[in-house]
Amino acid sequence: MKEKLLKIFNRLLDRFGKQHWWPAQTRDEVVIGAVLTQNTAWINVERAIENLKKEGLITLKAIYHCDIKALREFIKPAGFFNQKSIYLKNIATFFVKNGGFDLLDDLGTDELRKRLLAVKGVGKETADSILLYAFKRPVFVVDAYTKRLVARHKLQDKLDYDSIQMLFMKNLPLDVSLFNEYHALIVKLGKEFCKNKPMCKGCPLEDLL
DNA sequence: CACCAGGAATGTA
DNA sequence: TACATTCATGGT
Repeated sequence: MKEKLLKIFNRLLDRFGKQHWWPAQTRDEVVIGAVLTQNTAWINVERAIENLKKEGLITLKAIYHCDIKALREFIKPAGFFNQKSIYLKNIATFFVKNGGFDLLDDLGTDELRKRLLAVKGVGKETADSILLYAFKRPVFVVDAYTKRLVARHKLQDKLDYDSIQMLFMKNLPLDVSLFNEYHALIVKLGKEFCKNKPMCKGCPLEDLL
């Protein structure tokens, strides 16, 4: 399995090249984007982030202090704005009350993940995205595309989040750069080839089925 | 027009 | 524990 996962990774990297994730300029922006992109096309998240930047609300501290009603309007393009405005307030409050990255950086990955998951609006994928892309911790992010990949290629039967995450983390070196690129490439693959039913025609993994 | 996108919370059995 | 429902804009 180790060889298989590496083969898939190399195949994707060879075809698509480095993805340079996370597409954000600051750590705060990674956290904000992680919440905004929940079940939402990234193009719409970009519009919301653009609005926040224009309003000077692209930092967690600023979001913590801003009017939630105004925040709700700015993030509308990203959808689910009623919930996400609350979620952003929650995660912003979490960072402010915990001393921001300066103090959180000293926590162990397990403890940090546990605390992130305690924030209402932060589920496993969002927490792991923040851990990997904002905290640079070796955590594998599992998303809808990853589940499709595992299912389609029959890498294993169980398709729940924890099982799939373990599949990758127990069969690959715990390397931040590797996990960063692997997840980004899987998303790239999904966007390019697995949108509809007519599975992968020209897909770089076509011969591995 | 239907369907989906880089999910999570809540309710039900 | 395991599903079903709800949330919402914008592209295809």
